[in-house]
This record gives sequence, structure tokens and C-alpha cells, in this order.
Amino acid sequence: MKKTTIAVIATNAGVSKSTVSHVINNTRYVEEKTRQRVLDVIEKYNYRPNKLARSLALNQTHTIGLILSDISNPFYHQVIHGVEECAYQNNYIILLFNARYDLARTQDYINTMIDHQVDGIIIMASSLSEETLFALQQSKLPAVIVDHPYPASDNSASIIIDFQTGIKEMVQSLVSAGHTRFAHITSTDNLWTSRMRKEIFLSELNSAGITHDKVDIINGNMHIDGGRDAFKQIIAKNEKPTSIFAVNDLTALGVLFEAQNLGFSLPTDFSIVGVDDIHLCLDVKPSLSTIALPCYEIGINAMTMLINILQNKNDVTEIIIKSRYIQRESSDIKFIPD
Amino acid sequence: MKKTTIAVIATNAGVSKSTVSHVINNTRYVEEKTRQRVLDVIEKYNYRPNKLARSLALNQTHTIGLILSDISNPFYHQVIHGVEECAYQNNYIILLFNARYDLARTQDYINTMIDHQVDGIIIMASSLSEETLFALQQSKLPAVIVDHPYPASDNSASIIIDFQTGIKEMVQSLVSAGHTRFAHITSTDNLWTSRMRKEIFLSELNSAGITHDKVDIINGNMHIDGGRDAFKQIIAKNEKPTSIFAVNDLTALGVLFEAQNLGFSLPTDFSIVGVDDIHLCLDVKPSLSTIALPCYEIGINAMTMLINILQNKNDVTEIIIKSRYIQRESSDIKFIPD
DNA sequence: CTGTTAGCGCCTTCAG
DNA sequence: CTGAAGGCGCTAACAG
Repeated sequence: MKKTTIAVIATNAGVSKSTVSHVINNTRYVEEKTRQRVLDVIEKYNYRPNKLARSLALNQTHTIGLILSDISNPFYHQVIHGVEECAYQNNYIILLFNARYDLARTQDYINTMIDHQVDGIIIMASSLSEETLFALQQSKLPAVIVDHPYPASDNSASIIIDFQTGIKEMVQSLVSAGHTRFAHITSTDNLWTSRMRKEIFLSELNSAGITHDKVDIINGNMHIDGGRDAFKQIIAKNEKPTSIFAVNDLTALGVLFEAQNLGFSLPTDFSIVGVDDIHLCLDVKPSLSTIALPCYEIGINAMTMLINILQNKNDVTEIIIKSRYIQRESSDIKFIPD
Repeated sequence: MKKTTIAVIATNAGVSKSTVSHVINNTRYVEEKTRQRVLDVIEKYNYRPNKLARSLALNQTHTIGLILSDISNPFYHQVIHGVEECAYQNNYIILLFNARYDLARTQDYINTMIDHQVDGIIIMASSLSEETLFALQQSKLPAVIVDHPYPASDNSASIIIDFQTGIKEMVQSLVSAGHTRFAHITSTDNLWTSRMRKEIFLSELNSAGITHDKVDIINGNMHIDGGRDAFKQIIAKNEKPTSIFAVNDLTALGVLFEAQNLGFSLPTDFSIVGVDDIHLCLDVKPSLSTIALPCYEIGINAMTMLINILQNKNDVTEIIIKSRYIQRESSDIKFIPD
């Protein structure tokens, strides 16, 4: 059985391929009568144009690549949702890749996307090496980078997340409530964003008069289990903190779960704060305080900026998104440990 | 700046396009000397073949479509992981679509994938209408359908999840522990799999001597919030159940969270069981009993079967995956409510 | 208002 | 051992 192409439609409708093409894409006037005839044949054959061929001819695929560090992190679900919604409405299709915090894989995926001729790319992965970024930049591929430094240009834009505002609010709230001993659960310094969060936290503590020797830094892995492990390390120390700040909500939830598991009660024994504001924050008991990010908006913005670049109207090449501290039960200042 | 194509490589290496093509794809012998020369030019120009053109010529894209009902359900993360891993190793790329339990959108996405000439498709979405399935079948597109009936053929295969084994174990365990009044939180009868789970549950209860008037059916939405709402409805009734079975783990977690929120204690007041065995089951307190499915294996199997179809060695067109009951604290039989 | 023609970038038969 | 030429399915000048 022969595949039905634009040529067979043309033949059967008694017109040329170009006429068919034009009625499909509405790209030039076609007499109503012949138009209808073409449409009928298309209908009859149940014909659908081959996008591959179209993309090759037009040199654009209407496909964009999206690279995330971790598809299982709920934080990303809202973001994906935003990107997807915006893409759907503008008739773009998404090639989704899950980098799993792996530098090599990230690089690999970017290349694959380029090979598949994506029109542009959105990267929200902390696992980015300098080389990868440099190569991307050289490639001139339209790109929107979220939460990572990237040189602005005609075909790139950045979404910067301002963690400082949120972290400052948190620190002030905790310090003014009397907290003096802190711990921070980070992931690894390889991940740019977690290194930033750590540095901002330390510097804000400093501004609030808490010296670094009062701050314990423990490594996690951005996941619940990493948070659990980190918490075990924390309570094994002599001088325990009264307040724990985790690099993200999943890690914070790990702390919360393990603390409860070991019989501690929050926030009276420890206060704990995460980052992201995933839905689960409100489900657990005590509800989890967090540095909130507007995830859905981030997704919408990223896609919108990319589309602007693709249409050469990228007037704004950088957006700054503010974070803010949301105090919930897990860091209720009425409870000052000790 | 001109884009570097196979033609410019050919010119610069002083050979024909076909030779270049052959060294790239290792598809016929090329004298070592010229081979090296071609490779050098490729290196120098940093040339990467355009997959689009290749796909068009070969009439295969090495791309497969994956449709899920809900990317935010942790259950799928393991599945995606499995599919991805298998795809990565076999050099396939994944087009991921998130149907969000929406029938129309699902249909829409399938069409988009076909337009983009995916080589095959894996569907794990409960939101499938008969028409969609019929159209898919007519299209002859190689497909693997998970947890939904689909007629077997040369270019299709199914993964059937046997919920009965798991549900039977659960029912027996609960009934023998003395439970007599049950509630079930389903989603909607539109979703095939949730209708099945409900029917199996009812029939197993029946076999165990519990008549249907002892079983309360409430609607949820497959999410945590739906579980919370459902639980509120349950406790508003006169005759409360002692045991709640939820269509999936997220719903069950909603029950668990809301129950704790309202001051109930589990499993002494109610026992609760979910389906899927997502990681969170072990994190919460009490840990959540569930009907477990081997998600990662399901993903691996689905992709493997699809690849077999694509290579015309689809000897097995149906796999049955057994579920099993995992009893944890949330349905500990030592506690019999009332 | 519509048809002809020449690509898009790659693969592959057929010659030599 | 390698080139030339045609084609994958669609689009877009250029003519008329």
C-alpha cells in the first residue's frame, strides 16, 4: 500500500502539488471551488502532511528542546506545565530530556537536540559544565537558560532567580526569633545553583551577625533520601543546630521525615526550611516553610522568551524572578529550640 | 555563514557525497586513507549530519512517542526512566507527551506524533477513547499499549497489569483481620484502569463474603487533593468504613494527610491502601500499604517490545505483569478499627 | 488564479 | 574502491 503524499492528493484533485500545499498552509489565494475539491480529496484519503519533509524544506522544525536536571522533582512539573502550555498554544512541540544531574549526559542530549534540528532550547539543569555552555554559545542555537549564568546575545536569554530576597527574609526571621546555630544541606558544589544558594545563605547569616563557624554544611543529593542521611549526620554532632536550611524542598522533606522517624518533633526541636514550594509542602505535617519560586510562570516566561528570540523580537534578554520566604509550621518562630 | 552540509565536506575532502555518507554510516568499505581524510574534514568543520534529512531519506526517525496521563505522578517517573534507559541504549529518542487525563488532548498528541513520523508509540494513559484506539489501530503505527485492552497484531503489543492478584491478597488480609466495612476511592469511570481496579476490588470483596452495600464508592481525581476531599466525604457518612482502598498511592496519601490533619490516627481508626508503590509510601508515617507494580520493568519491557516490533521480531505480543500486595503500617492487621 | 521547477540534506542503486 | 544521479515529501520563487 502506497503512502499518501502531497503528490497523490494533487493528482486526485487534478491540480498541482503547489496548489495543494497552498490550500494546506493557507499561503496564497486558491479559488474556492478547487480549494474545496482539494480539501475533499485530503479528507477522503485522510491525508496528513509529513512534518519531516516540511521541516527540511522550511529549515525549521517547530520543535524546541527542554533539558531538566531531574524529572522526578515536583518542582519541575509546574515548570514543564508552563512551558508545555505555551508551546501548545504556539504550535511548538517539546523534546524533553532528563539530564539526571549528569554533566556528560547533558552535553550528549544537547547535541542530540541539535542533530534533530530543534529550533531552540530551554535549559533548566544545574548540571552544566563550562565547556557545554561554551559549545552551546558557539553553536548560535537560540537558547533560554534558567538559573545559570549565560552571556546574553541576539539568540539567547536568561531567567535569573533572585534567591537573595527570599533567603534574606528567612534569615532575618530566624535570627530575630533567636536562632543562633544553623546547618545547611547543600548538594554538591558542581551544581551551580546549589553553590549559589549556599553562598547567599552564608553571606546573609554573616550580615545578620552569625559567623561561619556557627554554620554546619552537609552534603545531600537534592532528593528525599539525601535529606534523611544529612539529618542523621547533623544529629550525630556535638553542637546541634536549631535551624536547618535545605537546598530544596525534597531535601527538606527528607529531614522532616527522618526527624519524625527518629522521634524528634518539629519545629520545637529543629526548624527546617526548603526551596521551591512544591505542593507537598502543604501536605506534610508540620507544613514545610520554603523559599518559594513561581514555577509555572518561570515555564511560561522561558517559552515566551524563546519564541521571541525565534521571531527576532527578543527585546528583553534577561528576566529576574524574585523568590520569597514563606513561613509555615516547620519554622514557626514561636518555637525556639533549646 | 553557510551551513555545513555533507556536500561541503565532500568538496573539501575531494570526494563525492556518497563517500562521505558511507564513512559516516560505515556502510561500505572506504580506503583507509580517504576515510581518514574525510574524518579530518568532518572534525575540522565540526560537522554533524542533519537527522531530519536522514530520516526523510530513510523513512525512519529513530524517534518514539511516549504518552502518559500525568507526568506529575511519581509512578511514571520510574516508568519513564525505564523507557528512557532502553531507548538511550538503542539509540532512540523520546517524544514525551503529557495527556493530563484529557481524552481530546491525548488524541491530539497521537496525531502530532504521527505527523512527526515517530517510528512507534508507547501509550500509558488511562484517558483513551475507543475512537482514538480505533484510529491508532487503523494507522498501523507500531504501538505498545500499557494497562489498556488493545487488539494484538503484527505491529502492536500490550502490557497487561494483573491487578487481581494484588487486590485479592489485600482483601483476604483485611477481611481475615476482621474488617467488614470498606470504602473505595476511585477516579472516574472514564478511565479504564480505575474502573477495572474498582470492579476487581468489588468482586474480590464479594468472593470474601462482603456484599456491595457494605462498600462505599467515592470519586477522587488520582491526586492528593482528590484523596483529601474523598476522605472528608467518607467521614461525613453515618456508617464509616474501617478500611479504605484508593485507586492509586497519591489518592491514598491524600487520605492519610487529611486524616492526620483532622486528628485521626492510622491505622487504628482506618486502614488505607493505595496502588503503585511510589517512593513516598516509605517516607510517610505510617508507611503506606500498597498494591505494588514493578514500574521500571514496565518501562523497560514496553520499550523492548516496541523495538522488537520495529525490527519485525515481535514474537511476544502480550506480557502480563503481576501486582502484589505490600502490607505496611497503614494497614497493619494488628489494628482493627472499632 | 495556478503550474513548473528547483531545491532542503541525506541515502542508495547503479555503473565504472 | 568510488562517483553520478535520482529520490524521500514538501515548499517557494518564477512564470504565465
